[in-house]
Amino acid sequence: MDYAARNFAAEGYHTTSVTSIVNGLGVGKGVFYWYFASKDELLGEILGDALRSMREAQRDAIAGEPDPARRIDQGIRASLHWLSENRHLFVLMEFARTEERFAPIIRRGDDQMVADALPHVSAGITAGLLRGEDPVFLTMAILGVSGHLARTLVLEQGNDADRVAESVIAFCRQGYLATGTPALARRSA
Amino acid sequence: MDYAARNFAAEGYHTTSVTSIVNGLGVGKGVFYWYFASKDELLGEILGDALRSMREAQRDAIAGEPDPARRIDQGIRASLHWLSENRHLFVLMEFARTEERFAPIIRRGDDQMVADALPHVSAGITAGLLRGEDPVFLTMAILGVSGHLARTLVLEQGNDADRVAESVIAFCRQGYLATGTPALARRSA
Amino acid sequence: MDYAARNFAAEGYHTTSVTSIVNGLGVGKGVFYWYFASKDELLGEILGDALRSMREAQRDAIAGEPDPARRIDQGIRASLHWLSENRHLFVLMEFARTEERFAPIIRRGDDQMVADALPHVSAGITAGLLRGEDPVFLTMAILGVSGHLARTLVLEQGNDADRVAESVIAFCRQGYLATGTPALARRSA
Amino acid sequence: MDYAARNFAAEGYHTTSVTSIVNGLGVGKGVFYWYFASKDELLGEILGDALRSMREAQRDAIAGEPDPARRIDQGIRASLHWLSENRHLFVLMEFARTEERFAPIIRRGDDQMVADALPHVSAGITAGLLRGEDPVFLTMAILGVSGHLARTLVLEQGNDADRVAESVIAFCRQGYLATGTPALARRSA
DNA sequence: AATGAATGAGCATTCATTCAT
DNA sequence: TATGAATGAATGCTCATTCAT
Repeated sequence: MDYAARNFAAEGYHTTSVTSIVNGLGVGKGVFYWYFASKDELLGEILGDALRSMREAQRDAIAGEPDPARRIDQGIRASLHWLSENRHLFVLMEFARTEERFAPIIRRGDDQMVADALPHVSAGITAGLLRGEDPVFLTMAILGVSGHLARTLVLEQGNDADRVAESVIAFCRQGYLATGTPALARRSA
Repeated sequence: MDYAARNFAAEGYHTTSVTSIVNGLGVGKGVFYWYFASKDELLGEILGDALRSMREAQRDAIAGEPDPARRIDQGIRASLHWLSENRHLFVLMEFARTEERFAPIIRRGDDQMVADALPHVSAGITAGLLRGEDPVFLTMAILGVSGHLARTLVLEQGNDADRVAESVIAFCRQGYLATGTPALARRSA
Repeated sequence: MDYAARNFAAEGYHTTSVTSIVNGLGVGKGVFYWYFASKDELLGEILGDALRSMREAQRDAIAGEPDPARRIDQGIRASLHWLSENRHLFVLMEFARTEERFAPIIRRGDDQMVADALPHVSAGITAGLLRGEDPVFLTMAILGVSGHLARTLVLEQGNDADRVAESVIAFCRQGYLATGTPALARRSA
Repeated sequence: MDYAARNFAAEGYHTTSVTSIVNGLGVGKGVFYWYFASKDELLGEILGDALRSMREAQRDAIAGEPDPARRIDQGIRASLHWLSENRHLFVLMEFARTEERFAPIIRRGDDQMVADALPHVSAGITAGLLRGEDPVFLTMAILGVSGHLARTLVLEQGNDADRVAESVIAFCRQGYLATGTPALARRSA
């Protein structure tokens, strides 16, 4: 699975044939179909494992942290870290999103991640630490910044994951406005 | 190109055959290869056009706005709007990222978008309106939130693009901390 | 279709690959799937044509013969003749009978043949020429002798079709009892 | 062998895999190849047994019957009965006929059956009971009617084997001509 | 005797691409 | 310009058979 995942990520799922996987592994083609019903199923299992692994990394990272805002920070750090260590799986997730037969797996994973992070955001709001608007939106926004910057700054440009994590945390906490600047009036009525 | 782009987005690039495209268009296969050297080249042109179109939408949106922070807001609104109107192209861009032969096109587009937005962020910093840290990072963070929330909230969950844009703007401006909350000390090891 | 039919008959349907057919014909593999949706469909069309051709041969043979008994004789002659000229198609029909996905085609053909011959048998009965028991049974019995002896005597042992036809006709007319022998009493009560 | 034979008949020989047989039997694949050198050999043994069993049924049926014509009748009854009780084996025989590697087994069986029945037909002719033409032809004709009507009327249409046997006997004895009708002159060119 | 993981040749089918018309 | 028949390499998958245990 690991070998296949890395090849799928490097060459593209459709571009990587079952033949090339088993050849690269030095095994017969039959053994592939002994363990997996189909190429699609293999990708499904890779994605399922990846999502599970990522979730566990986040869970472990925030365990024992009492401050909800800090729990969020730890979650961001854990995400960036996991993503940088498993860049091939991240690439695969992005691909899966684009094919209707795999997209549900990812959407379920997204929902799960939001559901995991939501209690902490909500707790932060209750504690008066976070802006009390839509907690679901807030959660998604945090995940969005983390994911995008993991891809561009860490995976594509090779920046250090921990460094980027701190910047992401700072951005999520304060936004881009200079401290002390009064929030500008909304544009719309 | 439009017909092909919509089919690629709906069925997947690899899943959509040249035959199905020309049949759907009621033309022969020869005419396809008269205009495009290959299926890959077609996708390349679709992506190039898409990137250009998105860039123009952003350029138009911020023209004539003197306030750099407001220019950023307008850019966010334009991005969300364009993405919601061209969801098939957005899906295609996400796919292109996952195959090494198309990824450079997208990476160039990403760079371009950062380059386009950077002057406004820098101007905002100079004017003392934005936090003076890394302007490139700030730009990428803004693009990341926009892109991710466009996909999840607008494309997948069908929320209104303008509504989401305002939330994105608010998040980018202020982050998630409750106003008045002093920034927590970094967690540093 | 003719080349494929002969190969299917000689080597067996499953044993003959699409590759071997197109290679034997000196064409590319794509051309096969341009004309036939699948290997199964090809066999279906071969069988349909064969059934149609056989039926026509019988129809032509009995046209213009006023005596119903003689029409039956002519039908037998035509069947034996067609079968001897199209032994490969006969073999294919026998095979088709043994696979559930092709069997319906043959069963329909059988029904059709019975339906074609039935009026003549019935007319013979009405005219007092044929034994008045079950006309459907009589029809099937005639077809059974013809088919079996075509296979064993003509196809397998190479006897002359016309000669065999005359013997089949004689058997069907009179049975095996010596002329003048009184019919033996039935065994059961 | 019985389980395999029934599956081969129901699903087709090529369509039934060795895996599905051993799984259905709850044994490992090794045990299959311990008892049979190959899948083909298994079918060969099934066919051999089937032919032997059918032959025995016929031999038993005619034992002790002094009248040669009645021996033939009993043989017909026994054939129909055996075929209706072993329809899966009959289907398998029909299939085997269509593949060159199995056909010899069936042809040998056919020859055997003719050889078994021939003495009785010959005896009938000698006794003046049967028409004195070609005894081999007469034998084959009888077998042909029996086999064909077993398949269509008994196996396919579900009629009672004993009932069909009586009709077959009647047809074989007298043919289709109404009793008393003078044999029509041959049509000869 | 028995297991079942492993093999790999072989199969039906697809599809980007070409080119005679 | 345009057609669509033709090509054939490549793909996902099957399955009879082997063999270490």
